[in-house]
Amino acid sequence: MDKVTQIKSATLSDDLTQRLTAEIVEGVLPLGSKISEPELAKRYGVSRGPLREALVKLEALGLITRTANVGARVIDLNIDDLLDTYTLREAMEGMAARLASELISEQEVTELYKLLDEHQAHLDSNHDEHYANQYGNEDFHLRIIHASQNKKLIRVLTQDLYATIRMYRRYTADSRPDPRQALREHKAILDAIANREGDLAELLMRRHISRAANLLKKAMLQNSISQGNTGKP
Amino acid sequence: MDKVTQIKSATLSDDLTQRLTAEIVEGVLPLGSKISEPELAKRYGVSRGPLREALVKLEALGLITRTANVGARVIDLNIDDLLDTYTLREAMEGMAARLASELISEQEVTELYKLLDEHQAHLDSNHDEHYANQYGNEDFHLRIIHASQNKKLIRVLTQDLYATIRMYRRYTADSRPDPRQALREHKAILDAIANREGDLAELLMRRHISRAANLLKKAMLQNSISQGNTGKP
DNA sequence: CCTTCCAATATTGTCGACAATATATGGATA
DNA sequence: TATCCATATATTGTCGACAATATTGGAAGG
Repeated sequence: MDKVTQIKSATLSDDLTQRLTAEIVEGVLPLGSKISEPELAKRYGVSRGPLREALVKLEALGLITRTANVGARVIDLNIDDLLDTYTLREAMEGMAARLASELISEQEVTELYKLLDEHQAHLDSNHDEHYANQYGNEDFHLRIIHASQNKKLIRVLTQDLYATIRMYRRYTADSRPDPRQALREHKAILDAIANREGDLAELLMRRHISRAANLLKKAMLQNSISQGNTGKP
Repeated sequence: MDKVTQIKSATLSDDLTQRLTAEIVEGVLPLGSKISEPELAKRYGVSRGPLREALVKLEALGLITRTANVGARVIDLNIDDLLDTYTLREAMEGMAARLASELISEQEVTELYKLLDEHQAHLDSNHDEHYANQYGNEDFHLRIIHASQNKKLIRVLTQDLYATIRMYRRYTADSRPDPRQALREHKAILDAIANREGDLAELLMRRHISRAANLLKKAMLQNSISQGNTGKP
């Protein structure tokens, strides 16, 4: 998306939150870099009031850290945080799969099978593995999460955790789970949900996420991610 | 605590966040009531700037809802939200118990046994059941949560969920889990953790929380809680 | 009597300026 | 040369005022 695209929202603060989230996830604002309020306000052509409100939101999202009288910094990624995040995902998405087993409608199940078929077709036809790597993965997980119908769980997962996860994705682009293996696991999870086997669905979802975490861990250890860019030399 | 007590903090916004959180949890600001920025600012003797930042934080904590150009309202409790919260707790604290089984030190285990002994003594000596009802319960859970050493999990549980849980406590003061039964369950959980039986610890913690949720559900159904006070007649 | 529309009022959103605090600069001293 | 301290600079925190949007109240019409 074009960086200058006008985002129409009810309030400047909301716009800024969206834009800044995007810039952090995309790496425009480097990891660990200092955030200057006057500079950002000038860049976006707004005053510091709404900007500061946006920063408070970003802090709540876990994308920046703020220190009183000192200022804000983009978070710095490290392996421990990544593993913590995935462990939490394991617990929450495992529960989501269990709840989905009880609550999902037959129609939703049908749609999910269709979704997985599309992913299969995409994998078979597309040889650009790098792109294929992530195609549809998040889709599937988000559907399961929403099928849980637990508002609190949906909120924490989609707002708090997934923002962080997308950040890490930038830095672990290569060496990610084999998409065919992931698809197999998705099918197994969906089978369990369709059969209303909550225990099994939870177990499989946990293993699926745990496996991904292990691979990401290896990738990060190799790429030596946490080379904190302080924004100043 | 005295309402006029001066809370010294680095920033007005942080003060306000703490104070407003307390007022909401304590019911000074009634459930579902409208929050007037000018009124609150006047009451606390601050300008609307830091107050608005505090409101953004409270929204992130799930204690208020905000609508653009309309304003903020204290959340309105209802059974569904309560059950959602407890289901999420089940998943997260279950995982916390599992992690604690792997990571807790022998010293911490000893301290926890001591804590439970104190609770036992307190129950035996104190006939004021209403007060005994909650004594030490949160202590135990918070210790397990911290023993998980998972920063993300700790943050979501202690900041987001527990604020909500404390709110509900006000409205379910009577008819809560039998404290002796709760203590027995705590002991069983701690035994599992001490024996490094992660699976069992997770299972027991889940059941413990699930049981509490069922009791709260009954209590709320009787008390018919969600009689939304709109703040204006 | 109820509904619809419009004006008056109040509340929220945004801005620019000032105060308080932290950081950077530079000189003096060991 | 390195360290410490004082001053100067820049950044963050707070405020009061203005603009934009919602809400309220009453008048007009059915």
